[in-house]
Amino acid sequence: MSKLILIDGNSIAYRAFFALPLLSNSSGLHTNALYGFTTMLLKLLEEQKPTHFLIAFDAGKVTFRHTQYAEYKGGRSKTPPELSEQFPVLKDLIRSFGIAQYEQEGYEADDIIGTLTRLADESGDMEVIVVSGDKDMLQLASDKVKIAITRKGISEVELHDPALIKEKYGLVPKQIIDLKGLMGDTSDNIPGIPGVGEKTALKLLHEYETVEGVLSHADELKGKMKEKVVEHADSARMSKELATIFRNMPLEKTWDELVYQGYDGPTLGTMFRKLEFKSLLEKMDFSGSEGAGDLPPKADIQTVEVDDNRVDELVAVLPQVTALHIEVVGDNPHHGEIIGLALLAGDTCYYVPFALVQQGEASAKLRDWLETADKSVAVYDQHRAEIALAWAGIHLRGVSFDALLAGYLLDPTESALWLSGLAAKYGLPTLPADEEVFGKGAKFKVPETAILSEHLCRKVTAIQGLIEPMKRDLESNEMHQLFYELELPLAGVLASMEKKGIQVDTAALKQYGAELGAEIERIVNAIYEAAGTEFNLNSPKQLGEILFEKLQLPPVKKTKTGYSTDAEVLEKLEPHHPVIGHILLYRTLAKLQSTYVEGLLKEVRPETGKVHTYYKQTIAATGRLSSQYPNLQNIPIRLEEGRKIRKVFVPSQPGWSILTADYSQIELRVLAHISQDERLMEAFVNNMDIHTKTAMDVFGVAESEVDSNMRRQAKAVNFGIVYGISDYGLSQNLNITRKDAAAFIEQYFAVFQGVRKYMDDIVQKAREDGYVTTLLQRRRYLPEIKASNFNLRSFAERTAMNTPIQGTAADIIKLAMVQMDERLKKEKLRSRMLLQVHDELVFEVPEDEIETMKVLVPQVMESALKLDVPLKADVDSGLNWYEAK
DNA sequence: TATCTCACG
DNA sequence: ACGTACGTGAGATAG
Repeated sequence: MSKLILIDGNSIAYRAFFALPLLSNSSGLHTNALYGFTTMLLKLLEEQKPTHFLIAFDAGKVTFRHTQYAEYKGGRSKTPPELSEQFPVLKDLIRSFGIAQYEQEGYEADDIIGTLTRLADESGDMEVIVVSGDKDMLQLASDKVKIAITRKGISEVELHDPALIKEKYGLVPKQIIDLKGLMGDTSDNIPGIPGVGEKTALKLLHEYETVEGVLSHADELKGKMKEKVVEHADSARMSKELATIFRNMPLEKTWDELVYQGYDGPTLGTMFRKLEFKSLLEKMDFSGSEGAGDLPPKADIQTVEVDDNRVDELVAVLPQVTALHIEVVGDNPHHGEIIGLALLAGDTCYYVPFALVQQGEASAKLRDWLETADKSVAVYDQHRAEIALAWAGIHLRGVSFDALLAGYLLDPTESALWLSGLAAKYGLPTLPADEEVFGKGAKFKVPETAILSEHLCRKVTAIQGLIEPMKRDLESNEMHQLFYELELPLAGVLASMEKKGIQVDTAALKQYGAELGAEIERIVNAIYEAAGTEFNLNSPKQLGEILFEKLQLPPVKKTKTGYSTDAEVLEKLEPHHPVIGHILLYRTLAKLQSTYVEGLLKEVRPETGKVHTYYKQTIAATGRLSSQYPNLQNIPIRLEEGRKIRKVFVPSQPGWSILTADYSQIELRVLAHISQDERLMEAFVNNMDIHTKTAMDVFGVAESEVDSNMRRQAKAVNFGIVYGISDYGLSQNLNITRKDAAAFIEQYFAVFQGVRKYMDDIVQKAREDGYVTTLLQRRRYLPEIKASNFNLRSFAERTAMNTPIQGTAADIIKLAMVQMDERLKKEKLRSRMLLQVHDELVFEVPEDEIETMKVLVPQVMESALKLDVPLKADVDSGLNWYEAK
């Protein structure tokens, strides 16, 4: 009996590339997608021992019927993979495995698989396993054909035979087509019958067997269901047809060509080295291949579960501890529960339940040890651990290395900075993802002690294993100083700001909410009246129908799913109908109410009336911080109505004040410094209004001739410059034609020639190096700068221009924060730093320190980093955040 | 969970 | 011809 493995290449490649977080190696290849594919192949070869093997692709193109690829174009959470450039590598990989590949003009992978499985069914001496991510394939199952459907990306498969399909769905394989016919499949653009999901479809099929059966018995159905079935009968028939896999294509391959003879070790080894699959290279030992990885020997780690009786044993080895892991559950460490600690000393890992740390005299020494600065331990995510420990009254100190922070600096766009991901990247022993051990989200569960201690010990061992290689990488990227003198100390500064929190006047906030509520109600009624009907104003879909169908207003632009109703569109429609103004006002007020009144109130601690934001130090690709739970970096200010919210942020003690200090034009000053543009530098050296100065130079007029419109346009150009200018972007912003925008830009560059040179040079440099850096050597890789796709490449070019500017500004304020923290301590001031908003710092200060702080804060901020132009910080204070403007 | 919208620098 | 300004987080809807 022969055994054939048939892989649906398009569906599996789709899952490998899109369902996983994206990792790239040094050549910009998405290694984890390729790695996933590789481990799947290895597993199949080992477990199934196939005699025949084929991977089928859609003909001649990398197309997925799924919509996700298009979404990457506009997505901002992940960098779009240049799949067309990755795909050939995937094919090379398959070739180095010695596996046959097949595509045929005019046919899809489905058709190839459908036809081959039919032939196998007919011949009777060929057993087939079809591997796909697509449940459609289940229709092909038979005595001879089993269908493996991937789960969790592609790391696991579930093998379906007709019996399992019967068990799961109560259907025979052929009825899968009928199932799709009734329920449809959005990802495949199969409509089915609207409103019929899997549950209903199965019920109908159990009763009537096929789509035709259901349709001919439609009169037996009841109510809504009957209407839908009758109305969409044609859609159901067509959907069934679409879901049916074609099984009769003319095949140009013979069985002989599918015979699998195994892979050639050296060939596969070379491929793995190219892809930097270090752990696989080590594990598989390709004889005849050269240059095995330089991985540290795997230490055999002993696990000790510490209980009351064994605390002394642990205390005795504390001086030898080199790595520490503190497991904090949940997304928000301010609410986080610590479930356990793992300490690594030599080749022994000690697991300590956190309850043991919190109470009892025996563990007082352990607490002292956590708090002593006189130690040097490595951790993963010091910031998070420090917050959680602070709430338990323990002040963590003595952290000398943080694997998360190091991973972020080495690649700030990396989304897989999980410890398990870092371990894999550095070829350390595989580590289960936290999700696998704990579950995720609300379903979070603490596993039994044996499993927990084992997992935490694996983690702390991984941390230990990461120290040396990551330090080497930081060193070779010249990010040593950035790491040790800026980011690592900053983690502690952030933790103390967050733990301190900021006081919220909840009574005033509720009062404001009540006023908003009354006004919103009035407006909603006015809108319903004008529209002649009630509808859900918060639904863009319903609003779109009212505006563009009922009221017949002209659609301005479309979104992927329908009419756009955003503020830009509504402003254009405002003259056409009086209701539009009301809707815009409603939007403003509703945002204030839901996000800033209700949302903020949910985050206030009832015991103290404070909110404690959580700054994430390892998210933003440019080096900025981000703020969550609540986000205090987007509190309204531009419109007076929203700005009032700032009145509820007050000092935590009577008689104190809120003091704010913000950098003036920090990004343009940074640009002046790095571009060394003469005119730009001159403007800042002479402390001129930069937008006025730009207007003077671009329009060639005297200062007295610059009107407000010229200044506004100059300001937009300056923003554009910082963002990585494009004529299209500027034209949108200024509402002018693209041609005029292009002329503006050209005029700007004619005057600010140093800026033009910087923009050209930085893009060129990014092309050569593959990355750009900030003044402090923070690095961002831009693999897509070489993409052939215009959009991807243009995006990378703008990023190359913007990141050094935005990133250096981030470096500077971070430096100021660390220095400010030191100064407050050194000068023994009672004032406290509370918030950072990208170019602004917020403090609370006692009355008698206001004058001191008004001098000290700007002084520290302005001298944080010496540039060739002066830095300027404006300071103000008041009874609340609103007054301190 | 994806999409749209909108708040900030 | 391509069709976006750079960087974030959060709330509501809809499927």
